Amino acid sequence: MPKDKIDKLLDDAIEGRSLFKNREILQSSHTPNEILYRDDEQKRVMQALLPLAKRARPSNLLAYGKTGTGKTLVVRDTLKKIQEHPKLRTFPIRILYANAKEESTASGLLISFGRQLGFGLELEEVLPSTGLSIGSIFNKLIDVIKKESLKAIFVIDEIDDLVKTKHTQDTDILYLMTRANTRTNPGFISIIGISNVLDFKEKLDPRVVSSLSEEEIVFRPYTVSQIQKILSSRIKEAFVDGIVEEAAINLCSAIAGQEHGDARRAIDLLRVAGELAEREGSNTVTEEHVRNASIKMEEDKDATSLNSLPLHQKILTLAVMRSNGTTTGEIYLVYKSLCKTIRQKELTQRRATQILSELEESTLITGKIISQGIHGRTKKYSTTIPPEKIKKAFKDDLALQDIL
DNA sequence: ACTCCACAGGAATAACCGGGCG
DNA sequence: CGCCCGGTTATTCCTGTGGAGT
Repeated sequence: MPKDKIDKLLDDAIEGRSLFKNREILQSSHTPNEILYRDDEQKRVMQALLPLAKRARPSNLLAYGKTGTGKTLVVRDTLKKIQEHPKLRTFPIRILYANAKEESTASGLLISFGRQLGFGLELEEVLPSTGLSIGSIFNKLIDVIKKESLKAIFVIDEIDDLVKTKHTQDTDILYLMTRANTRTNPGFISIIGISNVLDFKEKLDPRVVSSLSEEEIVFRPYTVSQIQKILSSRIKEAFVDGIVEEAAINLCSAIAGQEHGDARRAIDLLRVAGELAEREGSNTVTEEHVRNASIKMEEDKDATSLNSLPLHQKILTLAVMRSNGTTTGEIYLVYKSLCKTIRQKELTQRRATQILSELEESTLITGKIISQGIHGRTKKYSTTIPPEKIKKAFKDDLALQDIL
């Protein structure tokens, strides 16, 4: 970076000059004043919840749609509107929100709900103090709802996460929740599930499906031109006027539209591009900044996911890298020898193949099944990331030192 | 048409891990 | 502390399979 640029950076920082007017606007947690292009969805969510206006229990609701289509935003916003409506003040509705992916386990989810219920509630002893089985936590929840005659809306974000791991009948909290209403009178619960995965219903217990999706709303992806408009409206608030070039906006929308209409990705991209531009002392955000931002985000993502891998998945990625494009058997051999030099106990081949397909699912490596006739049927794997990037990501892992 | 390789990947089960208790 | 629970990882055992070679 040339010296004058550095000086400029300092000057700008001192004088508080910045490309950004309000950075927060581009944070994914930010709720815009006006939600664009989701009128239909908002209307339908509102309609589904309308029984609340009559003080009755609304149907359970399932909101589908890919990431960045505004599901969470619309649901939360609609609930807030209902809750804050002056005429409904006397009809207290409890809204409990949790994200299944963040809570990561079923009991974590329930405990989170429990805490939210306990909050502002007088009966302290019924609070989250239970570290007991899922069933008993759940029973406590139901007890409180019944006793206090609560009208509770459970919002479960990324609900598809709950279906991934297998459950027995009494640990499947969706099963429990969907049939709990017989036990909550005069209170009630209804569930709003939010899912990114469109076919997640198929993995669900059929008894749960019918009651969980009494109402269903699909969120369509945004079109490229809608994303452009959304970006423009955020830019107006977030950036100093006229700083973001038209071409940059277009590229952001195009990239986000390529996968599916993911508004969040577009906004993230814009923010990173803005930071990049600011850092290099440019006074506009250009197409080039967006392109670099896209590359940077992609690389960061790979690096962090490589870094956070457990030891044996790392060794296996190295094994795949070393024996690029070969069969499971050979990869396993390489893996075993790597383990030996590192003095780590090697895992079974069964486990290794399982890890390989996990790595494949996270797109760090790719594999395809091939049949070699008399030489059997196997899978060939190769890495999707250049070797030096992998090495770079692993280089400060002490356990891996001896195998570079 | 039949065989048989080199695995894929399902099912059951064991071993281990960590938070929240008493 | 030791224990229970629910999860998560690994192991063990297994059945299934596309196609080159015969």
